This record gives sequence, C-alpha cells and structure tokens, in this order.
Amino acid sequence: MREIDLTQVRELRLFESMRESNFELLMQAAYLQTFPAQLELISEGDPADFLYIVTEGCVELFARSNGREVTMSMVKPVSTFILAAVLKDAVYLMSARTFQKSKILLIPSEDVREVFEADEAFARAVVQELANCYRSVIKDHKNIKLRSAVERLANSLLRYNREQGNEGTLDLPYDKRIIASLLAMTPESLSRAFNTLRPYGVDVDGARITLNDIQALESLAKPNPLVDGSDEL
Amino acid sequence: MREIDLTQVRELRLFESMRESNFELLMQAAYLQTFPAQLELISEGDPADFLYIVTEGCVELFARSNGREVTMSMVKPVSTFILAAVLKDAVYLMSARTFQKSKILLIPSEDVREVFEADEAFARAVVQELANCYRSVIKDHKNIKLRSAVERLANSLLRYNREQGNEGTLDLPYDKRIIASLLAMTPESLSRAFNTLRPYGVDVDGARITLNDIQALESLAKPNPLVDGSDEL
DNA sequence: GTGAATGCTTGACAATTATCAAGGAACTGA
DNA sequence: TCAGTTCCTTGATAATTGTCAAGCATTCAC
Repeated sequence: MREIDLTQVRELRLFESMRESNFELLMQAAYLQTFPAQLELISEGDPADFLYIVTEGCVELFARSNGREVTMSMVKPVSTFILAAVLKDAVYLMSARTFQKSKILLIPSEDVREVFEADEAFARAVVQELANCYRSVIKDHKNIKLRSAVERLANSLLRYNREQGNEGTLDLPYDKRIIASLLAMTPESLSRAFNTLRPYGVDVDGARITLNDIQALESLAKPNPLVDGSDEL
Repeated sequence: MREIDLTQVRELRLFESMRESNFELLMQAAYLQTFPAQLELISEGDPADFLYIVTEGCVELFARSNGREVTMSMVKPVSTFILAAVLKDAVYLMSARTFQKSKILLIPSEDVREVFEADEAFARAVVQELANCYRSVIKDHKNIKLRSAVERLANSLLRYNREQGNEGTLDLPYDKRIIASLLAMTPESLSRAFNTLRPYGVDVDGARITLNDIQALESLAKPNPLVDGSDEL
C-alpha cells in the first residue's frame, strides 16, 4: 500500500490512538482497491465480511425494499462505513456502490473484531465513531419527520453554503437525482421545490446555486443546529 | 436502592460484564427516582448530565423543531437512553418525557465516562449497545423513506402481532396519537389508514386489533427483516 | 458530426397526506 | 351523577407530493 494512503488512514480518529502493532496487523490483512464508478460494493442482507474505508472518490449508501430504492448517505474520503455491522458480526443494513471511481480499503471483519478485543484505545475510538454515526442518523431522521420537502431543501442549501465558505454561492455536490433521494423526494418534486424557493432568492444554474437572500431563506428554513449541525454539538 | 432494581440493572447487557467494583461505583453515584406521567425529563439542546435507565414504566423520546413535535421512540424497561450524548459529552438531540409513571435510574455522565475509560469490558459493551441503537434508527429511517403511511402501519401491526405471540390479535402498546407520530403521520391519517386496511382483514376495536387475514396483510405490507427486524440480524 | 443515452424540467393529473371543524365515546373528578 | 376532559373518528377540503409523459439540453460514443 502506498505510504500516503497509510498515513491518511492512520490519521483517522478511529485509528489514531491505537497501538502501532495493531494498526500494522490491520493493514497487513487489508486490501486497497480501486473500483470504477457505479460498482455495487455491498448488498444489504449480506454478512459483513469487511470494514470499508473510502480513501479517494465517493461512495453512495442506499437501501432497497419492495422494488424501491433510496439514497441513505454519501461517504466521502477519508471515512469508514458500515462499522456497526462489522462489530456486531451481523448483516449489512445498507447497500453501497461507488458514485465515482474510488479507492477503497477493505479490512476483513474478523481482524477488526480481533483488534477491537485486544486494543483498548481502538475500542474507545470505535465508540466515538459509532456515537457520531448514531447522532448523524438521528438528525436525518428528525429532518424528515419534522420538515416538509421544501424546508428540507432550503436547509440543505444553507448547509452546503456553509460548508463551501458562506459565499452565497454553492455547487451541489451530487446529481440532483441523488440530492432528491437524500431529501426523501422525487427528482420532479426537487425541481419544483427549487422553483418554490425562487422568491426566496434561490437561483439555479445547473449544479451552481446562488443564494441572493439568505435572510429570507433562513426565515423559511428555520435552521436548527440540533437537526442540521454538521457535528459535535 | 432496592436489591431487585440493582439486579435488573446489573443484568443489562451494558453492565453485565463490567467489573463489580466499577458497577458499584456507578451505582453509588446514581439516583433512583420515581416520576409521574408526562413529566419532561430532558430537553434537546441541554448538556448531557445523566445517563438514564428506565426500570419501570415507559419513556417517550421525542423531538421538537419549529413548533412541531414528533415521537422518535418509546423506551421500555429495562433499557438506557441517550447513551451517545453522554459518551460524547454533548447536548441531547432528543427530548424525553415519562409516558406513564416511571422509575428511572440516573447516573451522572461524568461517572459513566470515567468508568468507560477505566473498564475495558464496559467500553466494549457500550459499543454493542451503540451499534444496536444505530442499526435500530437506520431501520426506522428506511421504514419512513421506503414505505407509504399505510404500508408502515401494516408492517407495524404485523410486528406487534409477532411480539405478542402471533395470535392474530394484538393490543396497541400506546395511544393511537403516539403510534401515529412514530409512523410519521397525523392521528387523522392513522384513523384512515386503519380503514384502508379493513379489506385486508384488520379489525379495530379501540386499542385491540384483530388480524383476520395475515396473508393478505403481508402481501400488502411486504415485511422485510432488514427494516422490521426486531434486532440481531 | 450524428445518434443515443442521460439527466433535468415541465405539464397534466392522480394519489397521498394534512388541516380544520365537528361530533361521539370513554374516562375523570367532583 | 354530570360536566368537563381527552382521545379518536369522520367529513369536507386543501396542500403536498408522486406519477406519467413529453421535451430539451448535455454528454458520450462512434
């Protein structure tokens, strides 16, 4: 594995405090692979054979049931996914596919669990990671249950704007089709939701969005850190 | 604290494997209190001062935003709630109120975190508990994003029926108002959803529900263990 | 370049779900 | 017992969101 990849992974909060020997053990068992876009990596219901870490590219977590399909979240470098299933030695609850061409590190579940048993620092880091994941889903869940589709869109635009430096202009990080699914609506409804937001200063030009009246947009969106907060609050 | 309560708590998977001395330490710092029904125990946004454990009664976790309010989940004895906030030393993301008169054990967050640092077995048990919580919210999230209101109701009836011994007859465990909110709909819509299910053999008599044609109901509900599974799958 | 595919938008319409108002049943407390 | 709740249901209606079909722009392969 390239030195630079290793360093990146080691710097993840999940791995930074564990013993060097255990980290090496994990990495020796691991595979680093590059996958093309739109390749299905895991399928919900399968046993959790590997812990995944995206080091380059982007991965879509999605769920299927009864012929329908929705995007659950997008995983960007450098982060892990489906940690909970690995630790419980259970089946995956979500499917995953590469969104772009991606470089992904696969660590066999058994090794993760073994090191989890042996390395206290790692065990504690796992707790922090899981707690973050948990709180993040709770926020998503509140978002869907407490807000209408237009409000969800308004808040997500405000959030992208914040993440991209509060310049009043932002680029949608994914296709609108995916944004729509993340926000639990159809692409058609997303299109119409953008139209609804035009009187609030939202201008759309492809993936480039301009927010001309953030105050107005906020008065509609009513952002709430306990729903939209990126983290640690 | 009464011996019987202590034993119950000790038997929780979260506490069963920790060292006796640490368990005693936690319990000495803890308060056991009885609260009347409908008392707000915690309010989202407050710092997480205590870990809560319901030993008798029932607690409603709910969320508020922008004047709206929804039930997130119901906590029955004997289980903990808001563990993630305690471990992260963060604010609560959900509010909690007693549903019935309830006996609740409060353990100061600092003690939980201290023992978490000191007791390896406890740290590992925390991981299992958090992983369960995480997977349970993921399922709720899939339920809402992948199904219509009627389908959600149908599946939740099938689930209550399973939990109550597959007798084809079941009692709703909470007020319909709460069931509605758990299923992300209004009480009026729940009422109409029950009517929609009548042709599928669902008879309603107050809180007592009879399922006269489970096959028909299942063909509508399309239950899926990766969404409805109680646990461990 | 040309044709096919993809992604997005729009229109027309339908289904789903919410809102508001009213009424009835069951429980509650004096 | 009776009035006052509370909870649930129903009706009428409206808002929200989804579906289906078509069209347009862009990208992509050849």
